[in-house]
Amino acid sequence: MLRVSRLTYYATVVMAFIATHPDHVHSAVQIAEETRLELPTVSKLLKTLGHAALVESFRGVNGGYRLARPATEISLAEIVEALEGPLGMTECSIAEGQCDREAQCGVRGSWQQINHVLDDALRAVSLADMMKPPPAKRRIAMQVIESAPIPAGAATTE
Amino acid sequence: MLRVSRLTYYATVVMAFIATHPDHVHSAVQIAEETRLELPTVSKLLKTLGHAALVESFRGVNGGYRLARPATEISLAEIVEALEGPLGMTECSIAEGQCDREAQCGVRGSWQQINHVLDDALRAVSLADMMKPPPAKRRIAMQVIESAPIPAGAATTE
DNA sequence: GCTAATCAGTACCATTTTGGTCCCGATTCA
DNA sequence: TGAATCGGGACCAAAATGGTACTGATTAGC
Repeated sequence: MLRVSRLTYYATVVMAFIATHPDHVHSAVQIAEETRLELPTVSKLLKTLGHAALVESFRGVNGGYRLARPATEISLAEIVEALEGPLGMTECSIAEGQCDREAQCGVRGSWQQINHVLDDALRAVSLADMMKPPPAKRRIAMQVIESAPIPAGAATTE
Repeated sequence: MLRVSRLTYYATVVMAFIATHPDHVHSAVQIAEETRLELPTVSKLLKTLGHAALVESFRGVNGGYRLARPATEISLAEIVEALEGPLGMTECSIAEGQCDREAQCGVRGSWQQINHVLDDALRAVSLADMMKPPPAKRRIAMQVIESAPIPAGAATTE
């Protein structure tokens, strides 16, 4: 677990598709067909993405959706936030006082640190990045990230 | 959203408490009282942590729990994995083929990249780190992590 | 050996979240 | 006017989550 919801993942797929033809207005039906997702689901997603001002919508015949901004200026973080609300790994920022050792134990602080790293990572990826095929170029980016200061025995997952 | 479950958060609190007296064996009752969590919940958590070999358990009178390893050698990633299973932001590594554009769109790759960053961050924090109060020292650690190569226009939050 | 303290395993339940569907009203173009 | 679209909800089933209870096994001490 510790994963993003399925709808959030779908949203990235939908956004990536829309971004392939930035000038075109795509209907929900078309997007559903092209992404192989269910129409009602796609429709719901697009409404949500519209609220977050990530896509523009046009009603009526020949209506549909279009990116509200260039793909380079839309981050993965924005898409996630549109679907899941503000980022935050724990609720402990809200529910203080349930453990009166808050002052001494650094649990909360550590979680906030994790929050921060994740937030940065999500903001660093743009929709344009998500459209690129995942060949050599991405490899490099990943390796740089992997060389980040991992103190202890950091078993490289994957 | 996009958060760790409440139980996982509790687990970090419990582990941090146990770590305050590494040589002592704490009963579940005692841990529940000290952390202000419900006994059945704590009990369940401890079993899970035991299965993951993060704590040692002792039965019978004067039984209880103790860290299985020094706090410096237990990472936050291990605690999270013990509670939530293997890390992974999306299911898309499993459900391939639902979008036949996988080859072209880099959505999957981007998510994997995020996975990796999060994984590294969780592995970089040890239980010992979580016990320290969150003052200046932590700041430094955070800066190191943040200076990781965030490629594009990574708006530094906060 | 008996008894009490403690953990182990498992089953269970209530609530919330999630994913998904449907319907109807509003808008726009032809 | 009518067809194509989006907008806004309501709604539902299934799954995850958090929490509880019960019963059995183990151990220390009397």
